[in-house]
Order: sequence, then C-alpha cells, then structure tokens
Amino acid sequence: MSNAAIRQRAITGPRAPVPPAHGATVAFIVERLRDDILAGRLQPGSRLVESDLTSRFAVSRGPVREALRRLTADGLIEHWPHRGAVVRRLTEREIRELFLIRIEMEALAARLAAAADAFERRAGFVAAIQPIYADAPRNPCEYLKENAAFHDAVMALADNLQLRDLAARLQLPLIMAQVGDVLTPAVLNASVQEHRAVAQAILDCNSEAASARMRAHLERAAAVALRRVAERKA
Amino acid sequence: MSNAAIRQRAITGPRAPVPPAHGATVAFIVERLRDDILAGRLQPGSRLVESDLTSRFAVSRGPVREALRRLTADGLIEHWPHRGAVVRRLTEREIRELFLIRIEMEALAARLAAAADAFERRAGFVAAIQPIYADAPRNPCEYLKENAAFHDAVMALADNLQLRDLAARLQLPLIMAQVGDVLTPAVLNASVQEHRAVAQAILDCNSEAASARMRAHLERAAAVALRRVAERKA
DNA sequence: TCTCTCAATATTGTCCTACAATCGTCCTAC
DNA sequence: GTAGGACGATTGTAGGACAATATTGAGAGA
Repeated sequence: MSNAAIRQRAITGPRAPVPPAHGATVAFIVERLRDDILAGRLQPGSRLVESDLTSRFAVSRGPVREALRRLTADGLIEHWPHRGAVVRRLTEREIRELFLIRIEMEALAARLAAAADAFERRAGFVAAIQPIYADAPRNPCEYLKENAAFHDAVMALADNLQLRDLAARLQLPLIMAQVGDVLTPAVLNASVQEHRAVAQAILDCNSEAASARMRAHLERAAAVALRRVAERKA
Repeated sequence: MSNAAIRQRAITGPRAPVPPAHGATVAFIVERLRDDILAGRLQPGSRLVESDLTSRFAVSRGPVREALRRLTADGLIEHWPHRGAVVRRLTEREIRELFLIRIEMEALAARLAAAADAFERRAGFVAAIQPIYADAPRNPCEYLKENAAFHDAVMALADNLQLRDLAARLQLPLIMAQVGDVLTPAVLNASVQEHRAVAQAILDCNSEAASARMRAHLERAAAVALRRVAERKA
C-alpha cells in the first residue's frame, strides 16, 4: 500500500461519498476539510498532502490547491513553500492576540447592535437569541452552537458586513476546537448568564453597557482559554 | 488583433520585463497587480481576465488564478463565479464600515503601544516616528508615506502580529478610495498635529489618552474620506 | 419600435499529464 | 561525528483539453 493510501485511510476512510456539482468542487472540499479541522478529526500539525486529497475527493490538483489556499486565507491551515500545508496550531501568543482583537470587534458589534434602530432586524435578533433563555443545562456541544448563534445574531443586528466577515476570520471556532474541553458546567453557566446580560443591554438600547458587558464576557472567555493552554503546556 | 491583445495593450504595455525565479511566480504577479491597483493604473471595475494575465506575465493559468485568489483575500479585487475578477470598487457603505473597524483596531494598537514596556521597541518607535516632528510643510505624497510609517510604528510597538496583519488589510482598500486629492494643506497639517498628540500619549505611557487621540484622529480621517466619496458621487 | 428568445462567443472551472525545483532524509566518505 | 551528496517525496509550474456558465447580439415575434 502506498504512502498516500495509508495516510488517506488514517484520515477519513475510503473517499468522499457524494461528488459535488460543477462549479462547487472547491467549496465542497473546503467544507469537508473545515469540518474535519474544527471537529478535531484533523489534529493541529496534520499534514495535508495534495496527492492524498486528490484521491480522497477524487478531483484533480487544481481544486485541491485552491481549497488549500482558501483555508490558508481563513487561517485554518498554514502553508509553506515546497513543504505543503499543515493544520494550524495556534500558539498561546496567537490566541492571546486574537482574543484582544476579537474583544474590540465584538464590543464594537455590541455597541452598534444596541444603537440599531431597524425594526425588522431587532425582531430578528430577538428571535435568534431565544435559545439563551432556555433553563435546561447545556452540554458543551450545544453551548458552542448557542454561543456561535448568539454572537452571529449580535453581528447581524450591528449590520456591518465587513465586521461580520472579519470576525469570522478570527478563528474563535479554531480556538474552541483546540481548547474546547475546558467547558465545565460552571464555566458554561456563567457564559450563558453573560450572554443574557449582553442581550438585555442591547434590547435596552444601552450601547455603553452592551459594549462593556460583551467585553467582560470575552475577557473571561479569553482567560479560560489561556488557562487551558497553559495547563496543557505543563 | 485579438480582444486579449487589445486589453493587454490597454493595461500596461507589451509584457513583464523580468520573469521571476521558480517558486516566486505567484508572488511576482501579486506584487505587480497590487502595485497597478494601488497606483491607479488599474481602475476600480477593471476586469482581470485570466488569459490576458497569462500572456502579460508569460505564465500559465495556475499561478494567475492563485494570484487572483490572494488579491481577493486581501480585498483588492472581487471574484464572481464564472464572471471573473474585477478591481474592487468600494461603496460608501463599505468605506464607512471599514473605518469603524479600523478605528477600533488602531485605538487598540495605541493603547497597547502606550502600555508596552520593552526598551528596544520603544526606542525603535521613537526613531521611526521622527519624521512627524519635521516642521517643513508636506505635500500629499510625502504625508501619505509619513502617515503609513507612523501607523506602522504604533503597530510595531503594540507588538500584536495578528493586529498588524489585520490593520494592513484594513488600510489597503482605503488607499484605493483615492482620497489623495482631498489632502489640502489644512487637513494635512491637522493630521500631523494629531500624530504628534498620539505619539506624546504613547511616550507618556498614557494608554487612555493614546487610544482616545488615535480614535479622534481616525474619526476625522474617516470624515474626510467620506466627504470625498460623497463629492465624487455628486 | 420594442421585447423576448436563442444561438454564438468569451471566459471561467476542472481535469489531465508532464516536468522542474525544492525539501527532508539517508547514506557515504572523510 | 560531521560535511557533503544522492535520492525520494512533494510542491510549483506549464500547457492543452473540454465542460459549464455568463454575456452579447441577432433575429423573431408582439
């Protein structure tokens, strides 16, 4: 069995089940790889060899290379000349830096959201955040979804497309994939409470409070994530 | 003469003078196109047809497509399926949105810079910003360089690599907005004064003041840029 | 004359093959 | 044990081919 075949088996079994329609090949590959990375099926540091991917997805090198480029642009993988692509491993410093940026962006989003005056968007926001008011305890996976939906709802209400784009590139999902196992029930419950506090400020049109509470929420999240990274190093 | 040949002539003359070394083809193309766009030789809305570029740079479609993808990631061009790439034209809304983000990012950088405690980096900052203390009046071109150097020096002192990356992406499109011709002596002089004020706060290790002054500086810059766009539309 | 449909054309999306260039590694010679 | 070279694995680029889609313009119909 060839090297490539062995690596392929090691990653995700025989091959892609359903080939995509014409014009969607690249998007298809990107989606699959993104899922694999964020779900942890592809660990940080895993190599992504073009020939493996061509056989796994049954496509030519063109789309594979393009998919790798997009994932690089998204920051999910790293690409070195003549050495290929590997799943990105965020360093403690990178996580710290990304959180600093994210805090500012989300605080801005919260401020804009609180100041938004479009009826329909406010209604959409209210509808989208309903899950945060559920009383049932969440498991980590459910919380991650709820969390993503909440932050996305704030972004949507803020109505700044560039900000939304940029926030998506800040790798919160990747960070969570790498330190996600720190979500104890206590941490998780605190986060839900913080979401509610932010939401209340936004609903009250209180920009300053919304911004400050979002900032506090993310500062705590950053502390949790960084503590986890420090633990792992030890 | 073919369509492609006509378009090629229209853009930059016969062909690339010096082909790049192996492994640098894409970077070469990206550089050339970036320059053309930022220098205005390629106007917003100009189409970038793959076959034109292959003949202009005497390379195959692979590197061309990759270069276009990178420029897309940088926000310099727009890419639509089956319709190709065009030089990005920023709408007023996009400029407004990007400035909102940039204000937060630069304010964060100023805050971090003021709080930085590494001797060498502070020394480097002082050296890098000397031009802002020159008394001689600047022409717009000189100012733009001085401005870029100043903001980059703040970023360097802030020592957040992710932030620096992001700021570069946020700046490029603004240059494309071609606000060069609104830089009257008055506007220009005000900007220099503001730079000095920011620098002073940073040198004083006053994070709050640094952040606030940077914010004020960029809010004024945003107003100038948006006024320019509004004028052009009229 | 205007609008709509449809074919011709231009262009992109993908595949394929081939080869050059480079990196990492192992292997040898000193 | 280290420097240097040979080799394999992999990426970078070329070039040709065809499929799929968008655009355009001409002709038919109202």
